[in-house]
Amino acid sequence: MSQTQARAVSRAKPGRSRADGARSRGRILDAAEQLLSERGYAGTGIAAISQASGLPASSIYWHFKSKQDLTGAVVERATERWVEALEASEPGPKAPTDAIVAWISRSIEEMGRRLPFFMRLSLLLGLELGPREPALMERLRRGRVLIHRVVRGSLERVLAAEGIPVDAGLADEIARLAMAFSQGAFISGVLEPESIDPGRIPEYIETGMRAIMEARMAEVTS
Amino acid sequence: MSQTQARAVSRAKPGRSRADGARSRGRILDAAEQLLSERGYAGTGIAAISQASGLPASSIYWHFKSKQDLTGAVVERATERWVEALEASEPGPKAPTDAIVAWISRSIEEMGRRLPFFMRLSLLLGLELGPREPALMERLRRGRVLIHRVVRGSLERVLAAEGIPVDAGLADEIARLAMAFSQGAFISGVLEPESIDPGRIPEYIETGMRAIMEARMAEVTS
DNA sequence: ACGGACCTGGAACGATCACTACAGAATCGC
DNA sequence: GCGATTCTGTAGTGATCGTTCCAGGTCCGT
Repeated sequence: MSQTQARAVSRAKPGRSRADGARSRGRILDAAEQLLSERGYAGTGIAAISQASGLPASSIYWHFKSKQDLTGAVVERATERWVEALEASEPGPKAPTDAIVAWISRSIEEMGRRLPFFMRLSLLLGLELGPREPALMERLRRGRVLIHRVVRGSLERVLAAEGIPVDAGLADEIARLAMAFSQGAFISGVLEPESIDPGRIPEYIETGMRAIMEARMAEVTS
Repeated sequence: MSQTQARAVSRAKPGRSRADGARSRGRILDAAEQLLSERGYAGTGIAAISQASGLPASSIYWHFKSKQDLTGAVVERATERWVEALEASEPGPKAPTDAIVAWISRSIEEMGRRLPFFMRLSLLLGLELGPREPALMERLRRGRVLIHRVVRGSLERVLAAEGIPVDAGLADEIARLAMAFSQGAFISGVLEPESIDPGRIPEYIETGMRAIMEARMAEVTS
C-alpha cells in the first residue's frame, strides 16, 4: 500500500500536487503520535485521530491497514527520531571519560524533555498492552534495545580507549541503570510536577553511574 | 450508598447471610484492580469487570456510582495496602543508619514485587489520564505523597538520631530519588524482562543513595 | 482524450461502550 | 407475618468503537 514514495521520486517538484498522500500520511502519524502518547492505545479512537489530522477515517485506512498497524508505524518513527537525535549528539570515541559520562547523563535527560513522545509511548503502551499485543510490544522493545545500544556503545568505547579495565557487562549494566532512572524521573515529573528538579537529573545520573562503576571496580580488584 | 458496613456491625455473625454486599463489593474491587492495572482505564470495560467478578453490571452500579468512582475506590484501597505494608516493615527509629538505608532500598523493591497493583495503577493511570481526570489524578498523587512521606520519615528520624547534619531537604530528595529509580527499574522489568536483575535493585538504590548523600555532605562542608 | 492509480468524502456495518430501568429474590426490623 | 431494605438478574438505552464499502474527484502516463 501507499507507493507515494515512488511517485515522489518520479515527480521531484510536487508543487502542491493533487491530494498529496505523503503529506496526509505524515499528518495522520503526527496526530496519532500525540494522541497515543497522551491517552494510550485504548483511549485513542480512530475518530479522534481523524479529527486531529483533519482527514476522514477512510484516509487513515487507506494509508494503514488497522489501528494496530498505524500504532506500529508511530512507534517506529518515534524510535527512529530518538535514535537519530541521540547519535547526532554523540561525542567522538576519543572524548575523555568525563565528557562521555556527562554526555550520557545529559542527553538521556534532554531526549526525555525534547522528544517526550517516545518516552510516553514506550512507557504507556508497554504497560497498557503487555503480552496481549506481542507485535507492538516487540516493536517497542526493539526501540529500547536500539537506544540502549547507543548509550552502551559510547561507554564501552571510551572506557576501553582509556585503558580502564571494564568487563563486557559493566557498560551494559550502567547504560540500563541510567535509562531506568531517567524513566522513573520522567514519570515522577508527570505525576508530581514539583517532585524532582529536572535540571538536576543529569547530576543524579552521573553521580549514580560513577558510584556503581566504582563499586564494581572495587569488587574486581578485591 | 451501600450501608453494608453498618449492617455488618449490627449482625456480627453473618453466617453466609443473604446476598452479602460487602463480599460482592470486595470482589468487584479485586477484579477492577487487576484489570485496571493490566489494561488501563480506557482498556477496562464494565463488562470485563462484571465477568471477572462474576457479578452483573447492575451490581457494580449499585456499589459504585460510575466507572470513575469505582476506579477511585480501587486506587484508594491499593494505596492503603501499600502504606500499611510499608509501615509494618519499618524499622524502629533507633535502628542504625545502615539498617535504615538497607530497609528503604529493600522495601521499595519488595513492594513493587509483592504489590504490583499500586505500582502499575499509579504509573499506568497517571500516564494515561493526565489532567483530563483531575479527581483521579489527585487520588493517585495523594497515594504517592503518602508513600514518600513514610520513606522520608524513616530517613529523617534515623539521620537525626545519629547526629548526622542533614538539612531538611536532603531526606526528602533522597526518598524521591529512590522512588523514581525503583519505578524506572520496575518498568524496565515490564518492558524488557531480561534487562535489570531485580535482585540487584536494592543494591543499586543503596549505592545511589549513599553517593548522593555523600555528594551533598561534601557540598555543605566545603 | 482516456484509462487507471491515488486519495477523499460520506454513509454505513455489527460490536461494544458506560449506564439505567425495573422486577424480583433474599433478608432485615418489627 | 409484613413492609422495608439490600442486592441480583434481565433487558435494554443512545453513543461510540474499529472497520468497510464505494462513488467520485484529482492527477498521472500514454
